Parts: sequence; structure tokens; C-alpha cells
Amino acid sequence: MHAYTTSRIALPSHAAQPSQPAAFDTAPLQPVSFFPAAAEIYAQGEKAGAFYQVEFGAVRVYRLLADGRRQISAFHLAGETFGFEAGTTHHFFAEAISATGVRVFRFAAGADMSHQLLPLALKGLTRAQEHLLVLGRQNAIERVAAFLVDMAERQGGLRQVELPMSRMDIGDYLGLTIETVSRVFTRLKDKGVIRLLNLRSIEIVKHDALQNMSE
Amino acid sequence: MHAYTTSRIALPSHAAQPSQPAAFDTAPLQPVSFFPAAAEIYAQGEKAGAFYQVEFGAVRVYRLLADGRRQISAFHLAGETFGFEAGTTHHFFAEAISATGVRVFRFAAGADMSHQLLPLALKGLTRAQEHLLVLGRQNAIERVAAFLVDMAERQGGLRQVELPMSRMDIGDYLGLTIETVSRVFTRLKDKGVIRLLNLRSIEIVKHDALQNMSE
DNA sequence: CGAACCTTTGAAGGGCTTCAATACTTGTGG
DNA sequence: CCACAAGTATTGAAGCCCTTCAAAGGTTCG
Repeated sequence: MHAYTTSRIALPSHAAQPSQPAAFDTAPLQPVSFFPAAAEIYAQGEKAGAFYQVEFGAVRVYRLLADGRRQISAFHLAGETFGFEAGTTHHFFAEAISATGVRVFRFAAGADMSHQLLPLALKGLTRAQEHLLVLGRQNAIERVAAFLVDMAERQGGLRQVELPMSRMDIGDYLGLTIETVSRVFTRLKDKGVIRLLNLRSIEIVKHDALQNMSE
Repeated sequence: MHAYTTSRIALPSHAAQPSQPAAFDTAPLQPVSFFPAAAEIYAQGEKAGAFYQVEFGAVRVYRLLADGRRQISAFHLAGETFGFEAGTTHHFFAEAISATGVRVFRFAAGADMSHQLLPLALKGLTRAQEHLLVLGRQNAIERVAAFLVDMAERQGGLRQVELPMSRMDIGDYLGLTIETVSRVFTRLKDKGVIRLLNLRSIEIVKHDALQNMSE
């Protein structure tokens, strides 16, 4: 049980940029809010009433236990949508991982968003349930492999994968400590499965091997 | 890593009962299908296109790894709804735990079920994400405590709680082995927190203690 | 350049799993 | 109704994977 502490470096700058005319969308574009690294996008207990699309950067969504243990339930990268929740208050925290731009879609009171939200909610449900299998039944190397395969797919399936989050974030997503995450990275590197280009980016050398490990 | 084997005792009896006139509902009641213990309700890869409400009995929804490791993502008790999934095919298996009656609501092609499904999907999403915290960051006694508190709440908050599932089901839901589940039950009994009335029902003696353990 | 932070690596310990045996429960047939 | 068999649960002992504790190395940013 590790204690989790965060230094809240800066508050989000809610200064919305001037809404530009929609170039591709049919609906007028929502303004983009900017959040510096570690800024809170919403907090547990806050009133909900919007959903969010990542323009650039990355977001972590998590819950805390009373003693500080943290479980990140999802990361959201550019283009992905998050923040819709049951009921009227948030059950989770959402924070920018790095400098992040987020388009906020507020629901008008009484507006019916079912059609937009249902596919997103179902997608999120499937993702969460697949992650349950990883946390419940896979060991450390399988968890990291599954994480890397997932990150690679979400970045277009390229060999080089960017990891915007820290080892602690990865650990809190996979239910592991940072030491174990680090050791598994080293093992995968020594096996020639991946190369560590720098702290925040890796190259997948043996994609099949990684894929097999994650199953 | 334990191998998982199941004896498929019987196939589901899809013989629908004669649909009775709706007594309380506005819509005509759907027929109820009966499934004996261990019968499959749907399988991974099957075409989806319905959702299900448990009339009596209990259901487990799970995924398997290639080597047989199983993760149960959810149990569903009488009155609860399940089986809506993203895309057109099921990503999971659903089985009756004990003799179970299920009301099947098929979607007409092109019918818009968003309004009915969205709240269910959001509820399921929240549940799954809370379970992620349990699997990722809680130890064995905390997991079992959380499970028992959840089961008690879903059965009306009474002292006596029925557990229709086996220890193996509980283990596969909590990411533990049956031995660990059994040992934790014994520890909770020895502490006077619960009483084991029989294999499938317990009494919660110290609800506060259990609640605190699960947080 | 130095301080703070993050990551890696090492060593020891603990919690859960694995393996094994016994006890209990349930269903079936004599 | 009891005997037996098969399945399920409990308990014990040993082992292993991951965590914890500790220290050194690396990176970032003032």
C-alpha cells in the first residue's frame, strides 16, 4: 500500500479560446480549454453535465482510496472522449497528464444526448471490462504487454509508441508498483521485444511476441 | 494460473412461456427463458441484439484467456439487467449460475433503444470502474469485504446475504483463488464479522467493520 | 550547475498461489 | 435410509511473484 501524493502545480486555465468557425463539423465547435500538466479537469463529487474530447495531450481518470492508493481506470489520448457518468455527480477525478487541450461539450438542461453518448458509454464499458481481465488474472509482464499493445493500437499501430504518462501512472493503471513496471520494461528490453528510446517513448521490435504475452 | 473447465450440463431451454397480459407494465411483457445451472445464455463471438433482465436466479458474465484463466466481470441478480454491448457481437460469455429465468428484450432492426440503454450502460460503466479499483489496489480481505457489502446492498441491506455462486466464481470475480477466498471467509468468521450459515449464505454481524475493510 | 524529481536496480520480506490432503455437501442407487 | 461417489470447500505447508525498503543513476528545469 503506497501513499499517493500529488503536487497540484497549477490550476486549469479556463480561459476559453475564441470559438472559431467550424471548418469540418456541422455543429459549431465548442471552445477548447487548456490544462497544464497535473491540472484537474474535474473532481470526484463535482457536478457532472458535460463530456470532453481530448484535442492534444493526455488525460488520466482515477479513483482514490482513503489511504491514498490510486487506481487509474483509463487514459485518454488525442481524439478520445471521456467524462460522461451516471447520475449528476462525478465518481472519479480527471487530470491532464501533460499540457492538454480539451473540448468541453456541456449538455443543455433537458437536452437528449442519448444518441451521442450511448456508443461512447458502451465503448467505455467494454474497455473497462477488458481491463478487469488484465487486473484480475494477468501477471506483471502480461499486464505491461497488454498496455503497450493497447497504446500502440491507439496510436495507429506504429512501431514507435509515445507514453505520455509516468511509470507511477502506468503502475496505478496496471495495479503494480513503479518498481515492477520498471523491471518489466527492462526484461522486455533485454529480451529484445522493445527498445527504450527515452523515458517516454518505446519502439516495439517484436510485435507478435508482445501480442502473445498479453493474451 | 489455474485451468478452468466447465461441464456443460444442459442446454438452455428456449421454450418460451406463453406471454401473459401485462399486469403492471405499459409494454407487453417479453417471454421468459429458463436456464438450468451452468447453461449458457450467450457466448463470446455470438451476434448480439438484445438485452436481458433476470427474473429469478443469478447470472455470471465473464471472459476467458487462451489458457483457461477466467475473469468474471459481473454477477447479475434478480431484477438486474445485462447483455447490452458495443458492436454487433458479444465480447463476453453469460451463464446461469443456478436455475435462472431471464426476460429477453430483442431490439427490432433499426429500433432506437438509446433512451432505455444509456442509463443501464452508464450504471454498468461505473460498476466496472469501481471494480477496477478493487482488483487493482485492494488486498484479499478488502476484496472479499467489498464483495459482501455489495451483495448485501443489492439484496436490500439485510443481515443475511445469499451467495448463489461458488467459491470459484467468487475467486474469479475478485481475482483470487478459491483457497484464498475460503481462508478470508474463515478469518472474517473468526473475527466475528460474519457468520457462515451454510455454504451459500452468510450473516453480516459487524456491518461497520466490513464496510471499513472494504474502503 | 544544482536541486528536485523520476527511474532503475538491488536485497529482503510478505501475501497470495500452488500443491496436497482432509472434510463437507449433494445426488444417486441399492 | 444409508452407502457411495463426485463435486465443493476447508485447511496446511512450501514456494514464488510482487512489494517494500534502500540506494544510486538519470532527467528536467529553475
